[in-house]
This record gives sequence, structure tokens and C-alpha cells, in this order.
Amino acid sequence: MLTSPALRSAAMTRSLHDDVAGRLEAAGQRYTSSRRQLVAQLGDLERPHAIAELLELDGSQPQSSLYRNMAVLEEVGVVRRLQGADDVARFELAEDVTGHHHHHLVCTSCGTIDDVEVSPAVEDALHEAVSSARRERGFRTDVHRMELLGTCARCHD
Amino acid sequence: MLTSPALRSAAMTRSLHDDVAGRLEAAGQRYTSSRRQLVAQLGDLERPHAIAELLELDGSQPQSSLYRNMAVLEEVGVVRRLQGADDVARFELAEDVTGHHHHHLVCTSCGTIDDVEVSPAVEDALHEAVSSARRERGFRTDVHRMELLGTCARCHD
DNA sequence: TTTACTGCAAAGGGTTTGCAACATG
DNA sequence: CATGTTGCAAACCCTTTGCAGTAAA
Repeated sequence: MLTSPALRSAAMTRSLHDDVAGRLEAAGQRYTSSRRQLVAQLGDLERPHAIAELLELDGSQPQSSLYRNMAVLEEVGVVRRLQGADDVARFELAEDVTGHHHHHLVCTSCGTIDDVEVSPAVEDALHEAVSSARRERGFRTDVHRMELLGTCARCHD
Repeated sequence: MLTSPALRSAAMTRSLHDDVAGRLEAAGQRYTSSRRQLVAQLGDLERPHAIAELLELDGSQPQSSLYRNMAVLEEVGVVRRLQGADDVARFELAEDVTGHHHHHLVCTSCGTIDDVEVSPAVEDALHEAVSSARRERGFRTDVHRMELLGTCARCHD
């Protein structure tokens, strides 16, 4: 079993913005229109995107503001930053706010990162590995992530 | 089950260098003393290291040569480049030449990446995910990697 | 009306590259 | 001796930051 993320409904979008607003307020930060717009944009996208890609999709906000807002949103746990195969960071809404646990398919040809869900059996195995790391190495895991590196369908045709 | 990589014996080191020499020759590249020294150094280290760290351990080779040799060795499949939690690349000998399949514990506090082996049950689960990705997404996986992100024992005391 | 945010441009930091000298097969 | 390699320094590119002006609570 392996599915794409579910699309967010209007109601989910509303609660998403409420959640984000609350997190920002708790940190003494403001939920400005540019940040709201950025969160909405990330919510519409079905996979992590780089700053340059976001700029291309919507150039209403300069690069530096995009970086700064992304840093703030990451700080309060709304956004997650990914380092893929290349050296550009890609961003997605954090699982804490989407409630959508997933992993990634990383294309080493074009750099694209796609979301992917895996079966409960695989998740169980990952949790076992997390427990072992803590027991045997004293390593405290925040998140586990599984990444499959290879070439996406778009690249190998 | 979860163990550290086995140390390489003198015999393994010999065959390692033969392997590397062959791969470089096949690519029309030379196995110079600086490259040999670099491979030996990576073979002695028990976890991936950044260029800056390698320079500190052995400054006999300038940064640019280190980067260039690392790129060549990566090209012929001797070295694997990892992008960890921070934005510095770390390098290790590729599994093809060590025969040592493993995953990584990534410390989000100090950036250190440690090798870790997981149980056959976990490996089986990972293979299942690889198969699903190919079947359902047309994603051709070169390598699967599992990374646990958190804080290492050194950092949380 | 205080504090955070924006936008521009400049600086940072890891990585790559041009070029002339060198070394290896 | 032809071709790959080295070393220095400059260039590159993604990302961050200083600062003056602006907007939000």
C-alpha cells in the first residue's frame, strides 16, 4: 500500500490557518498576509518545493522575505525543511499541522521530492529501528524518515 | 539488533585498494597517492565526515583537491556523498566497495552522522517499500536509506 | 507607538572552477 | 610527451543579514 496525500478540504484549510495563527502568536510573531499566503501555497502543493520554485509560481514576495518567513514558520513547527539530493532546500507543511505522516521519493536526476505513504508493516519496522537506536546507542529520535533514492517516472522515459 | 560497522582487516584494505584502482582505471582516471591516501582515510573512519573535518585530520591536501578527488571517487562509485541535517556534505566509502549495508543516525544538534545496521525484519520492510514505489509510482530505486533524526548521546547530557 | 515585518542590496559560507605548473602512464 | 592532476585564487550559488522604511497589535 502506497498512496498520495489526501487533498485538504476547505474546513481543513480553515483549521490549518487557525493552528498556524496560534503557533505564531505563542511565539510573539504575526500572521501577516504574506505568511498566510505562503502557508496556503504550501498547502496547495502536493510535494516539497524549493524557494526558487515557489518564486516562479508566485513572485509577489521577494526571495529574502520568502527565506525569512520560511525560517519563522519552521521555528514554530509549521514548516519542515528538507535537504534532498542536490544542495537546495525544499519545504513542506510539517506533519504536526497536516496530520499526514509520510516519507519521500527523492529523484537523483531532477531533484524532485515526492511524498509517499507506506504500509503499517513498514511503519512498524521503522518504529522498531527507532527503539533500537535509543536502547543501544542512546540516540533520541525526533522523527524517522525513510527516503528512497532513484529516478522518478518522468526522468527515465 | 543494531551494531556498529566491523573494522576492516589488512586483507580487506588490500582488496579495497585493488577495487578502487580498477574502477578508476576503467574510467581513465589515475589512482594517485593523494587519492589512495583519501580512500585509506575514509576506510579508517567509522562514520561519514565533512571536508572540513577531513582537512583537520590531515591537511596534506588542499581543500580544492579534496573536493575534486571526492567528486571523482563519487563518480566511479567508490564514495557516497550525504546531505545531513546541516548544509555541509559528508562522505563515506560506498557500500559497493565496503560490502557493508547500513543506515544513518543524524544528530540535529551537532550534525554528526553515525552508521547503524538494522535487523533483517526492518530491511525486509524497506524492500517492500521499494517494490511498492516501483509498482505504484514507476519510481526506480537505486538505494533505499533510512535516517533517524534526533540527538546523539553526546549532545543530550 | 512600540515592536515586528518587509525589501533591497550586500555579505556569508560551502563548493566549484580557470589556469598554469606538475606528475603519471 | 600526452593527458590527467594539483594548488592557488577567484568565481559561484544558495542562503542569510544589515539597515532604513513600513505595517500590524
